[in-house]
Amino acid sequence: MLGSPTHDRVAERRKAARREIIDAAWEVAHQKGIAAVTLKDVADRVGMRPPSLYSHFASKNAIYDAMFGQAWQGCLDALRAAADRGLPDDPRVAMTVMGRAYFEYAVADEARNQLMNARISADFQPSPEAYAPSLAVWELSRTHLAMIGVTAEADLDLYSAVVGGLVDAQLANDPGGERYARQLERAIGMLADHFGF
Amino acid sequence: MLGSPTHDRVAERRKAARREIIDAAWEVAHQKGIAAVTLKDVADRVGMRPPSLYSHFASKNAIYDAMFGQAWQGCLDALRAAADRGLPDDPRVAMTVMGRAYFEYAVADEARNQLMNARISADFQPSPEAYAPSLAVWELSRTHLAMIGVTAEADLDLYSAVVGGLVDAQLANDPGGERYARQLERAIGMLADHFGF
DNA sequence: TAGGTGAACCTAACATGATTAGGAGAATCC
DNA sequence: GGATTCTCCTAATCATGTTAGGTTCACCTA
Repeated sequence: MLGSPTHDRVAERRKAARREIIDAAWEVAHQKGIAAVTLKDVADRVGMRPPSLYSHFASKNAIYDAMFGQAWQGCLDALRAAADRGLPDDPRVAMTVMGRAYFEYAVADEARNQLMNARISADFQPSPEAYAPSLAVWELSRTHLAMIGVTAEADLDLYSAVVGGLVDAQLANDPGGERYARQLERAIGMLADHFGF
Repeated sequence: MLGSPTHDRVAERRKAARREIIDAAWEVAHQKGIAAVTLKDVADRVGMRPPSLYSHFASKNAIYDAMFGQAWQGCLDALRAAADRGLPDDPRVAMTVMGRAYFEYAVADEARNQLMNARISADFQPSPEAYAPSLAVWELSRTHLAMIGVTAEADLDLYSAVVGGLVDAQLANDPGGERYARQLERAIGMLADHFGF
């Protein structure tokens, strides 16, 4: 039975329903902010009643969890795409490319960024599965920095905190603007000097 | 009548009640997290029923608002205290003192920090009055940086974003630890180099 | 000092939002 | 074709913020 054509069809329908719910939740998040998403909003958009969502997700936080995983997976994809486009030989430029890829992904969608930092509700904690791509982003950053000779854990800490701080500042103080994009370039230049290349 | 001894007594009682409520809210925030504070929790602690809190605050967000103002006022006081202790002549050291004062205040209390960044609920927006000390902190930073020759707005942006990023990283990745305190020193050293002293 | 006034608290009720219980109808399996 | 399962439904529950309306008591005023 499992693996049968019918089972496949059922599984596909389930998957499609989950995806539809998640997409609806993103829409609401973009319109009203991630923390203001309500099961009624989501249910309305997919043509269901709120309790029916529980046929597809164990709870509201389970929906957040799926979104969280998607958000970080997208970030991972963006970083990989940037790297695949070819990291320049000059370590300064390579660091700029990486930093900018993260910054731009994070800054492009405030709701998504709040979700990625789990700034949603008091009780939301991402599951290990959803958390995996987030760890992968960290690992990828570690790898890329190592490729240009930065291997100390403390250096990765510093780099991440600086880039993260600029993302937050951009979203908090100049949402939709460009004010901190220039500061990002400067910051990465500083880090490059500090790391000695 | 207004300004009479009786009126004073009444006003004092009102003020005391407000303070008691705010203190209770801080207790709850420290125990359960700022976003999990409930009017019932607060009311229980001050020996009231939840609706009675509305005799002293217009809404739950009004309580948050008062807490927000307190938190930033405390930050302002901490920065002033650090400056009054005497900012060193060496601009590098002066910048370190300022940065460390902010970092330590912010990192000392996670609930308070979340509040200061208004990462509470979807609809909380601080009132102008509560926001004033936050602006004063920004102004004070501007003044201090100017005293050591850093006057460009972009430089203040960069400095604030970096320090803020380290605070967030500390609270997110090593709450209660020391991991990012060292990175703060390094970061300020980098900024000093970059600013050219 | 008795009556009026307002402040501060109460209980009851309401609105919203997450969640659970339990059932109906259709798709799927044997 | 009948049993089973899946998916959705309605109804109800619980938590929380908030409003309505009443009671008590301190305090002012005549």
